[in-house]
Amino acid sequence: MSKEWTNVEEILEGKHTGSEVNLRGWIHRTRNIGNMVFLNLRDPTGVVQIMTSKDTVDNFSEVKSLLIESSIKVKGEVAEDKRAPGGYEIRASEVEVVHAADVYPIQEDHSVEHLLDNRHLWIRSTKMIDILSVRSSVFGGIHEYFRKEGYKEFQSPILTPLACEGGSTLFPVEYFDDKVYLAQSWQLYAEAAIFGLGNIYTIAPSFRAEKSRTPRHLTEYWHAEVEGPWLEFEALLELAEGMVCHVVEKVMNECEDELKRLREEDMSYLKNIAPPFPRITYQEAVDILQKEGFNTKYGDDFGTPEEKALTDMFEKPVFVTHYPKEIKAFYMKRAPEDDTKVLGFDLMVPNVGELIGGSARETEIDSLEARLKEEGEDLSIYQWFLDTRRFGSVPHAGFGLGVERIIMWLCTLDHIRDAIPFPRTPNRYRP
RNA sequence: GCCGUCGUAGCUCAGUGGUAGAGCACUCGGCUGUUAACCGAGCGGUCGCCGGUUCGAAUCCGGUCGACGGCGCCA
Repeated sequence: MSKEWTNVEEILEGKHTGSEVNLRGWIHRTRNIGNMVFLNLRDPTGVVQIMTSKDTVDNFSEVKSLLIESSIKVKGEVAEDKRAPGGYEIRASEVEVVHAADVYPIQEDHSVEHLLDNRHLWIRSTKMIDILSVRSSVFGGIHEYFRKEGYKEFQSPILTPLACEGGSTLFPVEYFDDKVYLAQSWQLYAEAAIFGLGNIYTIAPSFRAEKSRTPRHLTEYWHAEVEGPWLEFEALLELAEGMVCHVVEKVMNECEDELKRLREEDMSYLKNIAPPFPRITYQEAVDILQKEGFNTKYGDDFGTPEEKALTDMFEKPVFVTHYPKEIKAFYMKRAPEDDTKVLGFDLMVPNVGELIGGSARETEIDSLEARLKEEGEDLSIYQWFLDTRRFGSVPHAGFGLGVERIIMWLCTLDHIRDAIPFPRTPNRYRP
């Protein structure tokens, strides 16, 4: 007795023309011509026009009164018709009202603020459906790539006593009579786990309590991280490059239509993404910037204008390596040929800036302790971590990717909050 | 943390010292091929909040709260 349900996509592909189908979904828009009503029906696969008239459906007056976002089931014949948006329409014989919606708060005119206040409804919009479809594909692509490369998935705690990269950027959480923090990285736990598991990765939420007011920061974001024993710096770059290329390929396969809509048909940039990515050193980047007229000095970290200038010069993501150790984290390994620099890299892309940050890890315990003291950290809570340098320490490396940032880059979003369904920023944690 | 912009109808906005406006949404009426349908009517307000100047404040001044945008910090 179960009914066969057709989705909108198949109708727009012409698979059911001339036959009777059953559809279910939400009313995207209505046009009322008196004795005829046109409904645009949305389901997760698309939007199609439904034609109803007082002569063809019994409950015409009920249909006429429906407001947008009402949920309905429709039975009718599929017709090819140039007058219909998309070229096909359903000539309804039955319309069952599942739920007649209240007045919908989102209209044609809307501000950023209103859409964020009504985020739970805005995620029904075509744009958000497209982005969230890409997002699903990106997560799938990351898992797929690391598993294909033999990496195991490893989870670290979200509640942690560790500061990791400066205590002011952590969200404190009451832990009975103590205070712990929401994790801002998986890395330190991962460095302990590689001695047993070998190559590992994760995709997990990370939290930053920085009041960053930019289009590239969230306080809660999804962090894809990887760590491997014996992994050397050059192999680390290749791993990052391979992951980005795999994700691009996967998303182009699974979400071509979504990407075309989001990128306004400009697919040539993404089609060009293949190894190898250009690699420049920090020193070379400074030289390039100075030649471009920036008064960047050796030892300065790059700001937004510098990152934009650099990324716009390349057709692909660009690796910047060998930063001075002063502007990078305590755990990065110094370069063997020049110990004022670290074996660390940033992978930078247009519109976003830093997409991935990674490094070979410092293995010498004295150096780590010294750097932690400089940062004012309490060494006692790091003793377990320092054990990774006491019991069979090995060279190792890893990187971290901001998942929303790769989504922002792929979809050419102008703000990272649209890369996640319910964004958390310094000023906003509702809905 | 710093700098800037904006808070007026459910939504988007106009109104810069003298009785609070428009478009959309919604309700009612009309229309059998609409494409953000159209036409007519109706409904709709503590002008963010507190104080000050003034005969009179949405409008000028001070404060405050909120949102958004830019820089810094980062993934």
